[in-house]
Amino acid sequence: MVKITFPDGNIREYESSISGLDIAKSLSQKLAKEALSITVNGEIWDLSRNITTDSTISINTFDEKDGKYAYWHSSAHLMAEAIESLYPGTKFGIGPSIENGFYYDVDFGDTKVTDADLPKIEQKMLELARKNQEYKRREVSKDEAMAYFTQKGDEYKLELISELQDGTITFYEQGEFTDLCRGPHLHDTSQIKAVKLTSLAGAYWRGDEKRKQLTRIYGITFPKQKLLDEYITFLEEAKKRDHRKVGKELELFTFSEKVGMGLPLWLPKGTQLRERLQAFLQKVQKEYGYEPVMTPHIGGKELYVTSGHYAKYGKDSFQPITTPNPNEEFLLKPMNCPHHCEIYKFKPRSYKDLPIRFAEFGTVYRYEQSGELHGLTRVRGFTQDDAHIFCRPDQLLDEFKKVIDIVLYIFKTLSFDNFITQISLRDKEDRSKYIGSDENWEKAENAIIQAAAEKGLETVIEYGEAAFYGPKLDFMVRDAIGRKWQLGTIQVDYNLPERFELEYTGEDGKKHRPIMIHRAPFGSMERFTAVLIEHTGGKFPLWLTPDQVVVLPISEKFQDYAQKVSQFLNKNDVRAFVDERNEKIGRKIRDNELKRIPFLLVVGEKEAETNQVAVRRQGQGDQGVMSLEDFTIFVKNEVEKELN
RNA sequence: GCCGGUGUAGCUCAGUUGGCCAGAGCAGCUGAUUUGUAAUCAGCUGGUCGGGGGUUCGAAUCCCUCCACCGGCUCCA
Repeated sequence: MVKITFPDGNIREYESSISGLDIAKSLSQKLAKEALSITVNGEIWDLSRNITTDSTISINTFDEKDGKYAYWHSSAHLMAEAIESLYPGTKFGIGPSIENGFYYDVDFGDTKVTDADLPKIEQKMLELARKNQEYKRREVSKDEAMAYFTQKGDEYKLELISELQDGTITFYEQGEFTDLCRGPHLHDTSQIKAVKLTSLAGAYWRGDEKRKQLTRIYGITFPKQKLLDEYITFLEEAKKRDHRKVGKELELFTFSEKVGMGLPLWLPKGTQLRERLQAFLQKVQKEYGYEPVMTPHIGGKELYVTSGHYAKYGKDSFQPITTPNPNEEFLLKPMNCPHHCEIYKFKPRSYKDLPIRFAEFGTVYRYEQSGELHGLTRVRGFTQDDAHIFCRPDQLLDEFKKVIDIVLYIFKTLSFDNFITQISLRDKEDRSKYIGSDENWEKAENAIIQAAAEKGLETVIEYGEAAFYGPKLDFMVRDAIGRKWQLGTIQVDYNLPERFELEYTGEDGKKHRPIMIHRAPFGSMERFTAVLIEHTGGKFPLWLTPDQVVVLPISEKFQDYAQKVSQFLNKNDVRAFVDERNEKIGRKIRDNELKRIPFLLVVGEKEAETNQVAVRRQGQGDQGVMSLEDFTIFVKNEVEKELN
């Protein structure tokens, strides 16, 4: 007998060696039909695999992450089977389940495959799925595994097998297709009802740009057509929030081929938005004891040789600027920190002066690879809301925690509640990518881990994501279609102070080395604005939006009153303007609603006579009539509430 | 940088297999209308069909090449 503990704590006994599917059947027919995988003691298993020891289990349907995992993984195999039958001789790399669907990296050899071929593969997948083929798990020896793929001529699978331990290798087979795979998989293909292959792209084998590029096909499948339709609708809705589209509609920013790719041009409305964001942060920083500084857009090459940036990024950057003097070279500033180090060195510093916090909205230029550019989220010229804190070792933890407070405050004010907090540490295997001593890295990494823990942050640790001079705490936010972007970042750095020979005189009269914290709560104004646009769909908070109120006169007769209303509002620090066009009121409402102006004031004869305004709130329709004074106070209160 | 796709007016898009001076809606301009809660009507302007080269009697359409953009990969101080 085996004791099975269910998620609700119930325990049932079964005859020994019972499969997940049988357990599901014992609970309900419906569950058995919908079950996709089973989690056994924290490990995801096939439903058909027998459980032989007492276990805690949960049965996963498509509603559970672990269910989707098996479902999409099996779908990847189904796609591979379809591809193999349509394109015999295709070699397969890896084909995992991902957050939304799955992909498979394949080598089609000399056959050229484009997205026009995807529907054909979809059809084949559905055809194969209808055969209700079972996914059969089989343990194989390493020799057997090697022999199979040698005969098949699939060098990718052979490479993967060569790295596995004998005795841990499993094959999965469904229909005509056999794959090296850890599993788990569905019981059979019958649950795969709706298929959409979404895109096709090149992907380097094992993520190594020096190796062969395979063809990656992305897809997603669902147990019901309706779910696929919903997913497609969701994607279409997400596209409407794309910051590149909204940025154009609301006239926030643009690009010009003549100016150069990845070099954004901020239009008047976008500039207003950005300046307001900057003013907001400046106010916060002032409260936290930051001092503004300014530095030029270029700096002598030696500055970056000293910092190590030149050695690390020099060849992939905008090339040095030369002058008539043959020995003189400048770099377009890729970072603000070296400049700030030089400001620190302006005069001798005492331990009493620390911490020193230099803040600058510093514009930097980086030669990002052309294929990497993306709207405002990845550009070649951008402005960091940068600051460098120079502090003593005993101040480090406290200073770091204060920066976390700033980031959290900003995210809260802008309603970014779905962010990921990531601790980015050194690569465990390859330390050659980093500068500085192990001892200092250790200290820096521990400081971040401790500060994050003391602040109660739920963090994920990523190895190999650190900057070359120090570890980071990164705040990541998703965009409209789920891509993750790093916004806020806080970094601990023992290395640049050393390279720039920064010092302060301690209580003991001796020279000591300060520690630097690099930090940018927004990250960059460009990327932050982009993510803000996608989160709000262009409906910015009232305090931030470029135009807060538009006054709509019913006809030209009431232009004068409309102007009076607008002037009154502006005098009282409410940003308003008049829609002076000779259009009907319906038209004016429609156009200004689409421009996401928070308040629309309709004014005609009645309002003009009584000094009132008919208020309409964006997306919420008519709100009734108010006196102009009351409305002004109301708007100001709303702004106050947002910024509390 | 690599793989795949796309590129027609300020914007959104027609223009199938090469064939009369390249079209529509919106925007813009002019005029009429003077409007009460999501598009008033009419007229006009606007395009070297991404750039360059080629094939052809003839190219937006076919070929080559470059550029930009889109989706990935790689990268991200």
